[in-house]
Amino acid sequence: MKINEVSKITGLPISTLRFYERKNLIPDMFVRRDENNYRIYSDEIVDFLDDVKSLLSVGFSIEEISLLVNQQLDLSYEAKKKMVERKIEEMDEFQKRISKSKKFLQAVLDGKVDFQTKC
Amino acid sequence: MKINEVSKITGLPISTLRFYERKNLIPDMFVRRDENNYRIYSDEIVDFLDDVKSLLSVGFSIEEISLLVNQQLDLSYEAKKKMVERKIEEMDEFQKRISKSKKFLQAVLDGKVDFQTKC
DNA sequence: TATTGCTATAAACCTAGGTTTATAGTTCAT
DNA sequence: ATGAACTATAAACCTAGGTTTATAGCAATA
Repeated sequence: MKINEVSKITGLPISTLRFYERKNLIPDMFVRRDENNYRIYSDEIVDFLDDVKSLLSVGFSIEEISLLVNQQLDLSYEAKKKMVERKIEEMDEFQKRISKSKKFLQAVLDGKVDFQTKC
Repeated sequence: MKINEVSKITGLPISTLRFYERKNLIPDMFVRRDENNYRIYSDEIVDFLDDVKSLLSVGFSIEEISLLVNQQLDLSYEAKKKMVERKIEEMDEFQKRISKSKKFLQAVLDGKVDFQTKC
Protein backbone atom coordinates (compact mmCIF):
# COMPACT_ATOMS: atom_id res chain seq x y z
CA MET A 1 0.00 0.00 0.00
CA LYS A 2 1.14 3.54 -0.65
CA ILE A 3 0.70 6.34 1.83
CA ASN A 4 -2.53 7.65 0.39
CA GLU A 5 -4.28 4.33 0.90
CA VAL A 6 -3.07 4.03 4.48
CA SER A 7 -4.26 7.55 5.10
CA LYS A 8 -7.71 6.79 3.74
CA ILE A 9 -8.12 3.51 5.64
CA THR A 10 -6.88 4.84 8.98
CA GLY A 11 -8.23 8.36 8.72
CA LEU A 12 -4.82 9.76 9.61
CA PRO A 13 -3.62 12.61 7.37
CA ILE A 14 -0.63 11.83 5.15
CA SER A 15 1.31 14.54 6.93
CA THR A 16 0.67 12.76 10.23
CA LEU A 17 1.88 9.41 8.89
CA ARG A 18 5.12 11.01 7.79
CA PHE A 19 5.38 12.88 11.08
CA TYR A 20 4.97 9.66 13.09
CA GLU A 21 7.73 8.07 11.08
CA ARG A 22 10.08 10.96 11.80
CA LYS A 23 9.30 10.42 15.46
CA ASN A 24 10.31 6.73 15.25
CA LEU A 25 6.79 5.63 15.97
CA ILE A 26 6.56 3.27 13.00
CA PRO A 27 8.60 0.07 13.35
CA ASP A 28 10.60 -0.78 10.24
CA MET A 29 8.62 -3.94 9.59
CA PHE A 30 5.61 -1.88 8.57
CA VAL A 31 7.25 0.24 5.91
CA ARG A 32 9.87 -0.05 3.19
CA ARG A 33 10.76 2.09 0.16
CA ASP A 34 10.25 1.26 -3.50
CA GLU A 35 12.67 2.16 -6.32
CA ASN A 36 11.32 5.74 -6.35
CA ASN A 37 11.70 6.17 -2.64
CA TYR A 38 7.93 5.97 -2.16
CA ARG A 39 6.84 4.42 1.13
CA ILE A 40 5.30 0.97 0.78
CA TYR A 41 3.35 -0.13 3.83
CA SER A 42 2.45 -3.66 4.84
CA ASP A 43 -1.21 -4.41 5.58
CA GLU A 44 -0.48 -4.87 9.27
CA ILE A 45 0.18 -1.15 9.62
CA VAL A 46 -3.55 -0.57 9.78
CA ASP A 47 -4.12 -2.49 13.02
CA PHE A 48 -0.93 -1.06 14.44
CA LEU A 49 -2.02 2.50 13.77
CA ASP A 50 -5.38 1.72 15.27
CA ASP A 51 -3.67 0.76 18.52
CA VAL A 52 -1.47 3.83 18.31
CA LYS A 53 -4.55 5.99 17.99
CA SER A 54 -6.04 4.43 21.11
CA LEU A 55 -2.86 4.87 23.08
CA LEU A 56 -2.46 8.47 22.02
CA SER A 57 -6.08 9.23 22.77
CA VAL A 58 -5.76 7.96 26.32
CA GLY A 59 -2.75 10.10 27.01
CA PHE A 60 0.35 8.26 25.91
CA SER A 61 2.99 10.40 24.29
CA ILE A 62 4.50 9.52 20.94
CA GLU A 63 7.81 9.02 22.66
CA GLU A 64 6.39 6.54 25.15
CA ILE A 65 4.78 4.43 22.46
CA SER A 66 7.91 4.64 20.41
CA LEU A 67 9.97 3.34 23.33
CA LEU A 68 7.71 0.32 23.58
CA VAL A 69 7.55 -0.66 19.94
CA ASN A 70 10.85 0.43 18.46
CA GLN A 71 13.69 -2.10 18.34
CA GLN A 72 16.31 0.49 17.42
CA LEU A 73 15.84 2.22 20.73
CA ASP A 74 16.46 -1.13 22.30
CA LEU A 75 14.80 -0.78 25.66
CA SER A 76 15.44 -3.82 27.85
CA TYR A 77 12.63 -6.24 28.57
CA GLU A 78 12.72 -5.31 32.24
CA ALA A 79 12.49 -1.62 31.44
CA LYS A 80 9.56 -2.17 29.10
CA LYS A 81 7.85 -4.36 31.66
CA LYS A 82 8.21 -1.72 34.33
CA MET A 83 6.94 0.93 31.97
CA VAL A 84 3.93 -1.09 30.88
CA GLU A 85 3.04 -1.99 34.45
CA ARG A 86 3.27 1.61 35.53
CA LYS A 87 1.18 2.63 32.58
CA ILE A 88 -1.49 0.06 33.34
CA GLU A 89 -1.67 1.42 36.87
CA GLU A 90 -1.99 4.91 35.44
CA MET A 91 -4.85 3.74 33.30
CA ASP A 92 -6.65 2.36 36.32
CA GLU A 93 -6.25 5.76 37.92
CA PHE A 94 -7.56 7.15 34.72
CA GLN A 95 -10.72 5.08 34.91
CA LYS A 96 -11.31 6.45 38.39
CA ARG A 97 -10.88 10.01 37.19
CA ILE A 98 -13.34 9.33 34.42
CA SER A 99 -15.94 8.11 36.88
CA LYS A 100 -15.30 11.16 39.01
CA SER A 101 -15.61 13.45 36.02
CA LYS A 102 -18.87 11.84 34.98
CA LYS A 103 -20.26 12.51 38.44
CA PHE A 104 -19.17 16.11 38.27
CA LEU A 105 -20.70 16.58 34.84
CA GLN A 106 -23.93 15.00 35.99
CA ALA A 107 -24.01 17.29 39.01
CA VAL A 108 -23.45 20.33 36.82
CA LEU A 109 -26.22 19.20 34.55
CA ASP A 110 -28.60 18.52 37.42
CA GLY A 111 -27.88 21.98 38.79
CA LYS A 112 -26.56 20.34 41.95
CA VAL A 113 -23.52 22.56 41.73
CA ASP A 114 -23.96 26.30 41.91
CA PHE A 115 -21.34 28.55 40.41
CA GLN A 116 -23.56 31.59 40.62
CA THR A 117 -23.84 32.34 44.33
CA LYS A 118 -21.40 34.96 45.50
CA CYS A 119 -19.31 34.01 48.51
CA MET B 1 -6.87 31.83 51.41
CA LYS B 2 -4.21 33.53 49.35
CA ILE B 3 -2.83 32.07 46.16
CA ASN B 4 0.18 30.43 47.75
CA GLU B 5 -1.99 28.34 50.06
CA VAL B 6 -4.27 27.22 47.23
CA SER B 7 -1.21 26.27 45.25
CA LYS B 8 0.18 24.19 48.08
CA ILE B 9 -3.09 22.41 48.82
CA THR B 10 -3.97 21.62 45.22
CA GLY B 11 -0.46 21.09 43.91
CA LEU B 12 -1.12 23.49 41.05
CA PRO B 13 1.63 26.07 40.45
CA ILE B 14 0.71 29.66 41.20
CA SER B 15 1.33 30.51 37.57
CA THR B 16 -1.24 27.90 36.57
CA LEU B 17 -3.86 29.27 38.94
CA ARG B 18 -3.43 32.71 37.43
CA PHE B 19 -3.42 31.23 33.94
CA TYR B 20 -6.71 29.38 34.58
CA GLU B 21 -8.27 32.60 35.76
CA ARG B 22 -7.22 34.39 32.58
CA LYS B 23 -8.89 31.58 30.67
CA ASN B 24 -12.18 32.12 32.54
CA LEU B 25 -11.94 28.74 34.17
CA ILE B 26 -12.47 30.02 37.69
CA PRO B 27 -16.04 31.11 38.47
CA ASP B 28 -16.23 34.43 40.29
CA MET B 29 -17.69 32.84 43.39
CA PHE B 30 -14.35 31.25 44.20
CA VAL B 31 -12.21 34.33 44.11
CA ARG B 32 -12.33 37.99 45.09
CA ARG B 33 -9.67 40.66 45.60
CA ASP B 34 -8.58 42.29 48.85
CA GLU B 35 -7.63 45.95 49.29
CA ASN B 36 -4.18 45.28 47.80
CA ASN B 37 -5.58 43.51 44.79
CA TYR B 38 -4.41 40.16 46.15
CA ARG B 39 -6.61 37.21 45.19
CA ILE B 40 -8.61 35.78 48.10
CA TYR B 41 -9.99 32.33 47.42
CA SER B 42 -12.89 30.64 49.14
CA ASP B 43 -12.31 27.17 50.61
CA GLU B 44 -14.55 25.59 47.99
CA ILE B 45 -11.96 26.33 45.30
CA VAL B 46 -10.04 23.27 46.41
CA ASP B 47 -12.73 20.75 45.51
CA PHE B 48 -13.50 22.65 42.37
CA LEU B 49 -9.88 22.54 41.21
CA ASP B 50 -9.77 18.88 42.02
CA ASP B 51 -12.64 18.29 39.61
CA VAL B 52 -10.99 20.53 37.05
CA LYS B 53 -7.84 18.46 37.30
CA SER B 54 -9.81 15.28 36.67
CA LEU B 55 -11.61 16.75 33.70
CA LEU B 56 -8.40 18.09 32.16
CA SER B 57 -6.62 14.80 32.72
CA VAL B 58 -9.27 12.87 30.87
CA GLY B 59 -9.10 15.12 27.87
CA PHE B 60 -11.39 18.07 28.40
CA SER B 61 -10.07 21.38 27.18
CA ILE B 62 -9.98 24.44 29.39
CA GLU B 63 -12.48 26.07 27.09
CA GLU B 64 -14.96 23.21 27.40
CA ILE B 65 -14.84 23.23 31.17
CA SER B 66 -15.10 26.97 31.16
CA LEU B 67 -18.24 26.79 29.04
CA LEU B 68 -19.84 24.47 31.58
CA VAL B 69 -19.02 26.36 34.76
CA ASN B 70 -18.88 29.99 33.75
CA GLN B 71 -22.04 32.06 34.16
CA GLN B 72 -20.67 34.98 32.17
CA LEU B 73 -20.52 32.88 29.06
CA ASP B 74 -24.14 32.10 29.71
CA LEU B 75 -24.59 28.86 27.84
CA SER B 76 -28.23 27.77 27.82
CA TYR B 77 -29.32 24.81 29.89
CA GLU B 78 -30.15 22.86 26.75
CA ALA B 79 -26.75 23.55 25.25
CA LYS B 80 -24.98 22.49 28.43
CA LYS B 81 -27.11 19.38 28.65
CA LYS B 82 -26.27 18.41 25.10
CA MET B 83 -22.61 19.06 25.71
CA VAL B 84 -22.51 17.04 28.91
CA GLU B 85 -24.38 14.16 27.34
CA ARG B 86 -22.05 14.10 24.37
CA LYS B 87 -19.09 14.24 26.72
CA ILE B 88 -20.38 11.36 28.81
CA GLU B 89 -20.70 9.32 25.63
CA GLU B 90 -17.16 10.27 24.70
CA MET B 91 -15.99 9.10 28.07
CA ASP B 92 -17.64 5.74 27.56
CA GLU B 93 -15.72 5.50 24.27
CA PHE B 94 -12.72 6.46 26.26
CA GLN B 95 -13.14 3.58 28.67
CA LYS B 96 -13.27 1.23 25.71
CA ARG B 97 -10.07 2.66 24.27
CA ILE B 98 -8.42 2.24 27.63
CA SER B 99 -9.36 -1.44 27.73
CA LYS B 100 -8.07 -1.83 24.20
CA SER B 101 -4.84 -0.07 25.09
CA LYS B 102 -4.33 -2.26 28.12
CA LYS B 103 -4.68 -5.34 25.93
CA PHE B 104 -2.14 -3.95 23.47
CA LEU B 105 0.31 -3.13 26.24
CA GLN B 106 -0.10 -6.58 27.73
CA ALA B 107 0.51 -8.14 24.32
CA VAL B 108 3.66 -6.07 23.83
CA LEU B 109 4.85 -7.11 27.24
CA ASP B 110 4.09 -10.77 26.65
CA GLY B 111 6.01 -10.61 23.39
CA LYS B 112 2.83 -11.57 21.58
CA VAL B 113 3.44 -8.75 19.15
CA ASP B 114 6.58 -8.81 17.08
CA PHE B 115 7.92 -5.57 15.71
CA GLN B 116 11.22 -7.10 14.74
CA THR B 117 10.39 -9.41 11.86
CA LYS B 118 11.02 -7.84 8.49
CA CYS B 119 8.12 -8.04 6.05
C1' DT C 1 14.29 50.81 57.55
C1' DA C 2 15.98 47.35 54.93
C1' DT C 3 15.96 42.89 53.32
C1' DT C 4 13.41 38.90 52.35
C1' DG C 5 9.12 37.08 50.79
C1' DC C 6 4.60 37.31 48.78
C1' DT C 7 1.57 39.48 45.52
C1' DA C 8 0.42 41.57 40.83
C1' DT C 9 0.50 42.11 35.44
C1' DA C 10 2.18 41.73 30.75
C1' DA C 11 4.73 39.61 27.56
C1' DA C 12 7.99 36.38 26.01
C1' DC C 13 9.02 31.71 25.97
C1' DC C 14 8.46 26.52 25.85
C1' DT C 15 6.74 21.72 24.35
C1' DA C 16 3.93 18.30 22.13
C1' DG C 17 1.53 17.08 18.35
C1' DG C 18 0.63 18.17 14.25
C1' DT C 19 -0.17 21.03 9.64
C1' DT C 20 1.27 23.98 5.86
C1' DT C 21 4.32 25.58 2.44
C1' DA C 22 7.95 25.43 -0.85
C1' DT C 23 10.29 22.79 -3.95
C1' DA C 24 11.10 18.80 -6.76
C1' DG C 25 10.71 14.13 -8.77
C1' DT C 26 7.12 10.28 -10.53
C1' DT C 27 2.99 8.36 -12.67
C1' DC C 28 -1.22 7.96 -14.87
C1' DA C 29 -4.76 9.24 -18.20
C1' DT C 30 -5.76 11.56 -22.34
C1' DA D 1 4.12 13.96 -24.26
C1' DT D 2 1.80 16.93 -21.21
C1' DG D 3 -1.21 18.25 -17.33
C1' DA D 4 -3.28 16.55 -13.14
C1' DA D 5 -2.48 13.68 -9.32
C1' DC D 6 0.77 11.45 -6.17
C1' DT D 7 5.16 11.06 -3.89
C1' DA D 8 9.28 13.05 -1.32
C1' DT D 9 11.97 16.32 2.10
C1' DA D 10 12.94 20.37 4.84
C1' DA D 11 11.51 24.05 7.19
C1' DA D 12 8.18 27.24 8.78
C1' DC D 13 3.98 27.60 11.06
C1' DC D 14 0.06 26.67 14.40
C1' DT D 15 -2.50 25.60 18.92
C1' DA D 16 -3.16 24.24 23.65
C1' DG D 17 -1.56 24.35 27.99
C1' DG D 18 1.41 26.11 30.57
C1' DT D 19 6.03 28.44 32.51
C1' DT D 20 9.43 32.09 32.83
C1' DT D 21 10.95 36.70 32.99
C1' DA D 22 10.76 41.53 33.86
C1' DT D 23 8.99 44.92 36.56
C1' DA D 24 6.65 46.73 40.49
C1' DG D 25 3.80 47.16 44.82
C1' DC D 26 2.81 45.29 49.59
C1' DA D 27 4.16 42.65 54.01
C1' DA D 28 6.51 40.67 57.78
C1' DT D 29 10.50 40.42 60.61
C1' DA D 30 15.17 41.45 62.38
